[in-house]
Amino acid sequence: VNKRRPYHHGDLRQALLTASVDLIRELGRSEFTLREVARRAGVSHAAPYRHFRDKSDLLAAVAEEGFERLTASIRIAADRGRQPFERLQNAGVAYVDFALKQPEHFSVMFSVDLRQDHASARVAAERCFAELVTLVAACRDERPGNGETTLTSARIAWSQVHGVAELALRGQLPFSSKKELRRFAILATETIGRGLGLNDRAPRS
Amino acid sequence: VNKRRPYHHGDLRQALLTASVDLIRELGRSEFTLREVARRAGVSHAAPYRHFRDKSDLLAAVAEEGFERLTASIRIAADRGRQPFERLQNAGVAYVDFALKQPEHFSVMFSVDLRQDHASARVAAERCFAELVTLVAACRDERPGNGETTLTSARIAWSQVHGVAELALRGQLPFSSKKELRRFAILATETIGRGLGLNDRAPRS
DNA sequence: TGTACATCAGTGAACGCGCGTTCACTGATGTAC
DNA sequence: TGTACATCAGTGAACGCGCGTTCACTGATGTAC
Repeated sequence: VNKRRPYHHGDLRQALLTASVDLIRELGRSEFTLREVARRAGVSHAAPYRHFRDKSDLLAAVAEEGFERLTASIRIAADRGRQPFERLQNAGVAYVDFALKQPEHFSVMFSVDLRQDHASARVAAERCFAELVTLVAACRDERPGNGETTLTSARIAWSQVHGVAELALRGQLPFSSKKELRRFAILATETIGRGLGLNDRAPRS
Repeated sequence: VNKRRPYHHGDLRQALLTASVDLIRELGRSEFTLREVARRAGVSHAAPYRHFRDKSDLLAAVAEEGFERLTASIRIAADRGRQPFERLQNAGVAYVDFALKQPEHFSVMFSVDLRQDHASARVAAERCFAELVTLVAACRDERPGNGETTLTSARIAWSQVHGVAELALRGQLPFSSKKELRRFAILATETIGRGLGLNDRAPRS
């Protein structure tokens, strides 16, 4: 603990977010307490109330930050691909990657009830999904697809990668290394792309 | 509260499980407390310790019960189908149905860390997955599949329905009625079946 | 059928604890003149 | 450049609370003889 820290912290808000993520990583969502977060940020337990209305407001901010990072990860991954489906698939794999690399963010993103009160977190989530829709739409510009609307196709694809991410996080998929899991994610996205008629590569049959 | 209840409860263990599920439904996982469960079962707060080692032991029992019910639901749904893929698809839709009808069980099933200590819950989870594998295997007996092993295909299919269930539970899928969601689940399972080459119906393309 | 006794399944008081939140406060910072 | 003052971002004590768990106990039940 740095004793020379001045009375005013500088960027306590961000420090609290970072500390929250660390805390959740170490102890899990259910052990998350405001007082411990404050302790870790080297600040009195009342200080967070300068920056967040209450505990759930802080968690909503963590979720919002998480969605922003996820959106960025997806975008970067997609941009590494050339063909539309390759771009979509990269995004899907990035989604799973994100869940495993930042499980603490991921679990908060989908556990806080964003629909009430915390509008900015909800907006961040919607922006993230919009990214996925764009990638699906690009695939369908090239191929006719299989009859589902773009939106429906996107939701099905999202469900697929979300399921892989969730099960992997809960240890329900028997992969010991991230590499193995990544390979599985590639298989799963390929499969769903084939099912949706979005995959521009030849089916393997 | 029935005041004529005798000193010995009769089946306090089951009553505690039921009360736990009710409590989680009403207040959510994070508000779950042993004392409130005991209160609802009409019993002193120390009584549960006659039946469960501690709080997490009770939750593990809830999870175990949940997996048993899910297995039963899947089996019954599958048996309503004739063709192998129809049976698999029914099971997948039943999985999503279960998550929405018993969200309290579902959330506990995948939140308790089953891998340590609570072996019987883990076994129940494995039995449930085995059911799915059997259904996938039956599809592959009739068709060659697309090159993935049965186990891998089953995991991909499981991820799909699990993702649908999770997103629906979190309110991330914009379906207002169970009927709409059910239709979506049917689409999603059809899609993944097509992708896996398990679907014995003609592709819609 | 009766009785002694072990065992089982509850009770209720007590423990120590940390939590979220509020409050009056104070030190630091920024700004108007 | 200096000063008065408003505002901001912290502090630390205090609040009321319910939690999980333990403990010595007691009432009910089952069984051996």
